Amino acid sequence: MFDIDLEKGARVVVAMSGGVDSSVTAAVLKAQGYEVVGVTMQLYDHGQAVKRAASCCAGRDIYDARRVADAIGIPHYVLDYEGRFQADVIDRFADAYVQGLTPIPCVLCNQTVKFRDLLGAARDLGAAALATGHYVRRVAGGEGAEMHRGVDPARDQSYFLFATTRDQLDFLRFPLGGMTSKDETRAEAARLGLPVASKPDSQDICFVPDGDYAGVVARLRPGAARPGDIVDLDGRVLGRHRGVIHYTVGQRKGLGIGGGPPLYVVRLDAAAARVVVGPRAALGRTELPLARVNWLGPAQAADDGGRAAEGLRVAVKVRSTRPPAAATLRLGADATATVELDEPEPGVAPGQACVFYAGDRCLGGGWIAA
RNA sequence: UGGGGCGUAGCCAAGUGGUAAGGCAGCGGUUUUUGGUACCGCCAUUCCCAGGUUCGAAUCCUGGCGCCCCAG
Repeated sequence: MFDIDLEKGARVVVAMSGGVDSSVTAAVLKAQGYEVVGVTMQLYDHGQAVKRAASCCAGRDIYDARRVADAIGIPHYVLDYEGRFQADVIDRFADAYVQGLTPIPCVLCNQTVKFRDLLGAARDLGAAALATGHYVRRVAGGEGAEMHRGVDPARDQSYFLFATTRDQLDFLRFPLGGMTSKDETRAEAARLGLPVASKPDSQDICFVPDGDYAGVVARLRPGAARPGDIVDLDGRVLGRHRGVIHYTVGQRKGLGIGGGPPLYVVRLDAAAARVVVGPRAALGRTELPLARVNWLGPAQAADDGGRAAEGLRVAVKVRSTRPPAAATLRLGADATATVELDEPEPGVAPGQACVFYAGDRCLGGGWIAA
């Protein structure tokens, strides 16, 4: 348990968010005899993000990380990545919504600030690895490190890490990938005497703690929330909306249209400021065009089946909490791909990720382009 | 201003003498390290208005008012 396949005594940087998972990560590695250095990224100023932080705030999380570091006896540094986080995560998040897409800020953050900038800083610190509290497993394979799902399928976070490059994966370690439940992690935290053992799970988008993501977008992109028509599949106007940034494909609540069967957002047309709605049956999709695909599977497989007409038989997740669904993957040029699902999946939103699996192994994934 | 129909919550709608179904929307909660979905709970002391009949009316009668259709 917690084995990270590194020589004892090696220097390991742990990304500490102040939460339970990363705190346990740091503590167990320290206990195993690694030279652990705790690093916390300062990403945003909650004083601006929310007027009145009710339960959590960045300052509080940084303070918690510091307390844990002190408790387990490791050095702890806070790195100011506010500017990068703003540009690489928050701004892109806002732009995506304005375009009628549904972004995944957590993936953007992993791709940029966490696994590019923080990982680079870890290398600069002379570390042999960067460890995080993600629930995924790094498994040594013939072609280098492989990414596998966390043991607990309910906690598996591979969906959010599909864009991790082989190079990054090589340097990363995920000691909690073998945990069978969050309770087990909490028990471990308690056993280690960590002050955050019973801290509530974080949820929602970290820089939108009050849950009003549309408010953040509206603040960042004033005037972008153009009101428009809500239309059915035939173009009939059923009502008005306050702007496409308030909706995502598959969404039911918030349309305000009663009288008939429930309606769901089927498509967003940002250019025309239209929200297209239809019955639940209209949500099912089987053909998904992907862009910016990151392939983490066997190199040969990509060539053999991935680029051939018959394609590769894989399982895919279109959302992190959904069970993998059978599909055929065909890789194209310029990091594009097409996924053909055996059965229609509801609520497939452009801007979200489609992640590939072969059993427990994550083969990478791509961004849903349309 | 001849004939017919209708008026129940924001919307659709059941209920034709026995003390207001259901669906949609909305609100609240649970689930969820993205947006959602799903699930659970709440949501008309009152049935266009005013009289009347009745032990008892949304349901019957009378008179208004408002819509709709046909005929002009």
